[in-house]
Amino acid sequence: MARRAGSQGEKTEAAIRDAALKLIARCGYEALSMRRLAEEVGLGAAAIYRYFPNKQAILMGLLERHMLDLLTSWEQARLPAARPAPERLECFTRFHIRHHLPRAEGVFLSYMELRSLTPDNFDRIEGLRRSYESDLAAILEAGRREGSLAAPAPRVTARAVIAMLTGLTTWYRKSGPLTPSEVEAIYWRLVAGMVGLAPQERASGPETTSAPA
Amino acid sequence: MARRAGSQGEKTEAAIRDAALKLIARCGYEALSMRRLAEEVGLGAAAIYRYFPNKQAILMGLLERHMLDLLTSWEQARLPAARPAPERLECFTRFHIRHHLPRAEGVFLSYMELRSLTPDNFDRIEGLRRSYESDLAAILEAGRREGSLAAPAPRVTARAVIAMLTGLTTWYRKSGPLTPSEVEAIYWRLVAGMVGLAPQERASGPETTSAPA
Amino acid sequence: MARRAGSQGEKTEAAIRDAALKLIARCGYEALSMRRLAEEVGLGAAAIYRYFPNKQAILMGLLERHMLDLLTSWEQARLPAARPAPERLECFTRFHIRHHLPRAEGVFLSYMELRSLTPDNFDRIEGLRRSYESDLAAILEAGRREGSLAAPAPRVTARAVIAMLTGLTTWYRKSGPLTPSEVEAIYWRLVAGMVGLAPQERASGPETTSAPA
Amino acid sequence: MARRAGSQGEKTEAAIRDAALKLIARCGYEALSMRRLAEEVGLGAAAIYRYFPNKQAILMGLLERHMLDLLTSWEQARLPAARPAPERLECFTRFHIRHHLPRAEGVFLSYMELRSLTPDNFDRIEGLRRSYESDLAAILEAGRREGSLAAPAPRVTARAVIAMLTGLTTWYRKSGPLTPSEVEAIYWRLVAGMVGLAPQERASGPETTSAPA
DNA sequence: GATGAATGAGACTTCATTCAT
DNA sequence: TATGAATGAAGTCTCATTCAT
Repeated sequence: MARRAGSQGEKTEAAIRDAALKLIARCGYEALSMRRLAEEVGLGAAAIYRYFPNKQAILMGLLERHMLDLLTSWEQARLPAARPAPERLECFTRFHIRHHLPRAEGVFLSYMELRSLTPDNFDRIEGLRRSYESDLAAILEAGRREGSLAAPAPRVTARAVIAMLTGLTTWYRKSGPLTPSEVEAIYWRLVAGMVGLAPQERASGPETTSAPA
Repeated sequence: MARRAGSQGEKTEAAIRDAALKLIARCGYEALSMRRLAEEVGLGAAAIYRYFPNKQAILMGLLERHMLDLLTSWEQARLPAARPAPERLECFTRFHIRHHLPRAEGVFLSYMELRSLTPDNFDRIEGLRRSYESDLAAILEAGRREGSLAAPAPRVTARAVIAMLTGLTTWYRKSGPLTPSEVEAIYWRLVAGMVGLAPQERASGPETTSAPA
Repeated sequence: MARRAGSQGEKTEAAIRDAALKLIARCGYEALSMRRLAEEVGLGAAAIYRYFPNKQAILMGLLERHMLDLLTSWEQARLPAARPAPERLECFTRFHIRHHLPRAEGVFLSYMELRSLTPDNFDRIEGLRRSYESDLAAILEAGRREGSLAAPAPRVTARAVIAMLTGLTTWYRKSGPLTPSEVEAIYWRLVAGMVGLAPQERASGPETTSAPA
Repeated sequence: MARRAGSQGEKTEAAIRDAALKLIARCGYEALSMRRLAEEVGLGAAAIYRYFPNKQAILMGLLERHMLDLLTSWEQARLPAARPAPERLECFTRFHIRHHLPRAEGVFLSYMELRSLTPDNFDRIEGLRRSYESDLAAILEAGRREGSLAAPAPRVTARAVIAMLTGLTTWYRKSGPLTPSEVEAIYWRLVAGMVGLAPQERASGPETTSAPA
């Protein structure tokens, strides 16, 4: 064979993806030129087309990976439906933060560049997103049936929670004053309050700490 | 002899602004071409340059107006610092929703197109935004001092609240099942929960209704 | 108004068309670059797009004009169906040569660049061409019915005649030894022979001369 | 150890040539990409450069072969100069058709892609073509001297005959209503007429049939 | 107050070609 | 014998912008 299978090429493809994520997050899909992207990877612009058929495919690849990654991880992290809704909600909250915090660029893309997608691609990503959102809504609805959660209008609350949690990635910096685990605690307290959980019900596991300013 | 001063020209300028807001919201600043914009207004592309020196100025004008409009309105709507924090928080919440709901496009721009701004312009807008955010943080801090609100980490909570409220414009449709006033009630309940207000403390004014699903 | 109506713009459009005809004839549609074309007209490449939406439209415009021009002229030159077929055939022959000789480049394009057309465009041009060919076939068939012409397989002969006459533009040069009118005479003699007209029947009008080598 | 010398490689080279002929005929030299060609043969693009130094060489190879093939076959088929000109002309006509009919793609290339040749290459091919044309002209001139043929302006007639005969490949389809032998008969009748051969003089050999419509 | 004509830069993309393996 | 990776040039086309009218 010509070269160690998959060695060089796959590395290049990954490098392109990484650079694209960084650059699109920084300046936007439309504003990113293929030449600029190639330069970041240390290639001629033409080389990119060995790995992606066009610019849109790069964006779509990024967003699709982001969503599939999210759904896969959530599948493994979620608590079974038999568990009490408050526990499931806390699990969701902490998972969401833990998953998103180190993926700020991907999150950003997922919100900002949806409109740069082809209609077909948009529908696909939108479907994935909705499926995630529905999982949260289902927890809130279960809690309401059990009488353990008092979320007003579960679907609305679900969106509100996700918007709030995701907004986190907009400003959180690892170098700031808060550790991820402190952030997790703060946000869980906020979410708990939103669904009517009394303070003492919120305590759980060792991660819950009193939040500093 | 000429037309009534300011008559024709100002109308055209407003038309450009309106069209720009609509089109940038729909497809993004980078993706909007001056020719497309001009066409929407029924002008030749060159005519726009009578009203704006360049494309960036259009965007900046839109964002600046949006923020100044927000700050001005808030100045008039806010309760004096002497009033109890929970009331001031409710006032903020309801104001924010009431102000943003009919301005979905402007809100969208303010979040999505910050990165399309020149550094100078970005700083100016960012400053305005921060000033608004600080007002909310100040209320939460006051509540904490008073002992009337239990927001964890006020600055964090302020951001969380704003992210949540603003996210509303992403999905809310006037034609949907919820009236603006119902939405206001739901979100106020959520915010109240976040800062530890007990259910009975939340009731206020005639707009508070029990939320439908 | 801004400028004398239609003055500058139309002149430019015509110049583009002329240059395109010349250059495509010389080096082929695929091999012609928009930049090269623009340069020939003394414009920047972008200016061309004010007049033609894309490269294909330039080619199509050229071919369509060529065919419509041909059909219009033929409509005026043709003899009425009541006249004897030999006369009508001679009319066709002389018309074809007279029309094509000064349009060598257009003829060339019409034969060589059909394959560069979009399927839609191809169909349209092909239809026009077939209509012209059919007129000749109709003359040959009329002659066969009358007994005045003995063309074997009229449709085949029609194609053969047209191929022969059109081939003329490939090599004929005004600066060569033959005048157009001599060429006309020679080709008419050839065509007459093809359909079995005896030498004495061929004489007609003052243009028929004995051809030099 | 390696394969039987000349085995694999020659087959591949022939495959490339075949594919090139087909594809260039279909879409043109400029429009054919090396990658597309390689794909048709089932190779990587780089592999072609083992067999041809560059794209131009492929085209030149095709055209040169076509012409040499024609000249060689003609050398064998031609009648000696001692034979009467009408017989030699019929021989030429029938040979030309018989040779070209099954080589429509090569003929097409020879006419359409001359302009894609390098000047050097063009001159060489043009020379070969002229040599073939001259053979026909020589026959016509001999006939004129003998008094057996009355072609007006032999060189002109030679070109006219060749254009007419070659045009055949443009529309003839094996699946159509005419057999090659019928086509041959029709065209020979046409050529005979062009040079003033009376009907009874044209009959010759078993292939001459009366032509169907 | 507005436009038609034009431009130079730069967008995405494809091409023929090379070279190490 | 063939390929995978890469490149530099060039392709078509769009863009924000200018300026005489």
